[in-house]
Amino acid sequence: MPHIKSKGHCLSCPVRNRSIFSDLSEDSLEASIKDFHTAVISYDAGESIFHQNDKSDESSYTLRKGLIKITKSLPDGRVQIVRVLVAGDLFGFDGLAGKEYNHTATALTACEVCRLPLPDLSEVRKNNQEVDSSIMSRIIKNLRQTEDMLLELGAKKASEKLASFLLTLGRSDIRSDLNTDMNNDIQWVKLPLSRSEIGSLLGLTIETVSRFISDWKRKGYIKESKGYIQIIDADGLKKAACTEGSC
Amino acid sequence: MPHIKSKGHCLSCPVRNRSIFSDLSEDSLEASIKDFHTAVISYDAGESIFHQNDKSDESSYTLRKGLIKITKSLPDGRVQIVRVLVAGDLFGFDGLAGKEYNHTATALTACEVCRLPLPDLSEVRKNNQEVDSSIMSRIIKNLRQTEDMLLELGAKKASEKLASFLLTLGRSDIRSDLNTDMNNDIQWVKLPLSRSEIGSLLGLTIETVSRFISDWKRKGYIKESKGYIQIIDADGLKKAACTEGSC
DNA sequence: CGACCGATTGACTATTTTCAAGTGGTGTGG
DNA sequence: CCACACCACTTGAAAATAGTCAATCGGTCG
Repeated sequence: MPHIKSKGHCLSCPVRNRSIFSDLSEDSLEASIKDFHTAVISYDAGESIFHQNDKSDESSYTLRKGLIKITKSLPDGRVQIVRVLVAGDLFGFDGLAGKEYNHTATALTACEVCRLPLPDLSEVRKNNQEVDSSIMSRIIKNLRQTEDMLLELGAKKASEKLASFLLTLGRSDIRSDLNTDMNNDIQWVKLPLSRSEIGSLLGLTIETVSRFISDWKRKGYIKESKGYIQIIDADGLKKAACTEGSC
Repeated sequence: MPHIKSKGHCLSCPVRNRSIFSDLSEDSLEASIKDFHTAVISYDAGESIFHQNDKSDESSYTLRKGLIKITKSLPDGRVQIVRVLVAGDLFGFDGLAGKEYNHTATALTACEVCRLPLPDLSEVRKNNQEVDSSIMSRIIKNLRQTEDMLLELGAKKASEKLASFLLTLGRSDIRSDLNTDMNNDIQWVKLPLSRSEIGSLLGLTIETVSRFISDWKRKGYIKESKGYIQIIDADGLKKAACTEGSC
């Protein structure tokens, strides 16, 4: 069960330098936060922070630790993963444009989030140019990334989707977000999703995902061990899977 | 070729009550706009306002008249339609979160847009709570709608995608946006997209789109005439195309 | 050890795309 | 006014792609 650990302490926050407040000096932060009604809440893997179509609780959230998947689903149970959140990401701001949440947020791993009431968010947005533009910029980046996924889902074949997903994982700027634990070996990237979840992200079945990955392992393009993956031959992967530079 | 018609006159703007300034009184609007550097620009059908990967011109745009499609494409030419804009919609705010446009905007019909420099937009956002929250709300609605499309593209079968597209067109709140011309017959909705564009929106080929539509015409679920479409039997359409209430 | 769960693999089926030919409407030039 | 080209759309047949169903593997945990 989720439980509230404490009121948040922004100055000592583990994601202070990746949050929407990263641009604030210690002084401005201290001044801004004194009226915040923050709460740090823990979730176990598999637990949901909120659900699609639930009434918004008028809070925004910042992910402090762990990974969260944002999903949408059809009445018959089919699920689409919309995006995966990493430490520092802002979410739950849906309430700024509608009464109900548009999607579900579920912990992929044990998580800690910091809840900030929307009125507090609006207040700090009014008072701090930097925070305001940081929030705006994050929301627009979410939009850009979602548009990119639209192209992935609508225009690409299964192998192309899967290859570009793996190649994205391999990008160094992503890796550090995923390998949150002891493992810092630069070659191996933690796979944040199960086969079935990868399918749900890319609009494929678990079998299709499994087949291509197995095939590419046999061909020596990638390696996998204990939930970690390594891209051995990015060019081979691209050539095999990506028509005309689609990845 | 696009050409600049005039400086915009917000007070007499045809989309005044649907724009980001709709909540402002005439007085506040007059006060706000006096320093705006607006320009009304016309485009013929098929012309583009800006292109994916182009450097942003640091402007936002409001669509005054006509329809615009927002698209993304792959290097090999495959195209995905991201959304269709109607009068009053704000676009081009990409520049708030990156140097390059993330997508292409192309006129589907003859269009008029009003260009507003981003610095002006930021200024009015700072000074007007209402405009600020209107902009924020629009951007988040764009995000919600794009997430919805992700579910459409990733989780649904061809017939389900197409049926929910047609049923959406049939919704009364959409119709008025499309039937901008003389035709006000409530039954018939103007189809804003060609078969090939519908395919590009839903991640299908033109043939697949054509086949299902022909089939549903034969079965009497829909009618079509001169670019207008009518949904005769929404229930039949749902039953035929939509597994377990997927539409 | 046995139950369970995620992943793999094979065989088969369904869906969608591809390729190709044809239709029908519209507009242009002779 | 007709012949023609052009374009969007339709239709059919074949091929490719991805999904379904089912059996099995391999690791983990009680």
